[in-house]
Amino acid sequence: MTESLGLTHARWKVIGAIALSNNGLTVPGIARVLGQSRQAVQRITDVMKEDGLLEYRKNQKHKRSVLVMLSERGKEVYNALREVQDPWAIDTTKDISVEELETALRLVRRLIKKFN
Amino acid sequence: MTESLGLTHARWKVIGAIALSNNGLTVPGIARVLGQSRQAVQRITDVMKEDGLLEYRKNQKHKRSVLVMLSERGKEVYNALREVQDPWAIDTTKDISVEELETALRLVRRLIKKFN
DNA sequence: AGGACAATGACAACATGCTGACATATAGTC
DNA sequence: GACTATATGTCAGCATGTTGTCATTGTCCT
Repeated sequence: MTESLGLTHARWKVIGAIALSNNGLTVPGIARVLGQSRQAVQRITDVMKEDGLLEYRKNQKHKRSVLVMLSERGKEVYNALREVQDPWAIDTTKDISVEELETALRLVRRLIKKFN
Repeated sequence: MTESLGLTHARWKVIGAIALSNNGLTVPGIARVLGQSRQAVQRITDVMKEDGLLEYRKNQKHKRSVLVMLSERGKEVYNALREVQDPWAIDTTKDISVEELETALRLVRRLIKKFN
């Protein structure tokens, strides 16, 4: 799915995290949302900025730690992938009961919580 | 858990796959079990053989594709990690109902099957 | 037997992720 | 305000994984 838009799964994760925030996220902020190291995120955001998917904006709260935002193109890509992914997700789960899905989701969340 | 035994998660996966087989597996066989590329597995088994965790045995079925087996030390490591991991798994899930665990497992298997 | 197709080994380029280390910036405490 | 602890940017080394390519080996069909 990501391939058709010139994305990789790692870049999609970053775009998704930013899209769900309102006013942009710092690099370590994205890392916390994704549960990974800030260094890995930094590497990817730098490249994505070069590729025109992201923009950096001055952060009032921190002299060096910028806010990462979606560029116009980034937003387009986000919406384009949603239009592929959402129908896929619906189709994939259409013959599975909602209770089953919710039970599994509850379980996973519970385990994640325990591991924190 | 793997760290205390000088393992990484990738090596643990390989050891686990071989341990569950009876007479060893070829490198592409391990890759099929793990659902990843044979090249990645080959790289790891070569290093693990150097480290004395694995042994290569002649394969009657194929002139070049050897059978990968656990060495004595590999078996020891496997058992040692099991002794850490099994209690951990039991403890982690002890306050979760069996039905919930089984529902989630069924769902995951069903999705995996669908994606094949 | 012969020829086509699939499986395997080997090598390379690349993307992703982790940890460690060090310098700088922020925040909290006295 | 000064001191300490935490957060952040940056660089480096390493482990893992993918895809592509090409030569070699096995399989299967005729």
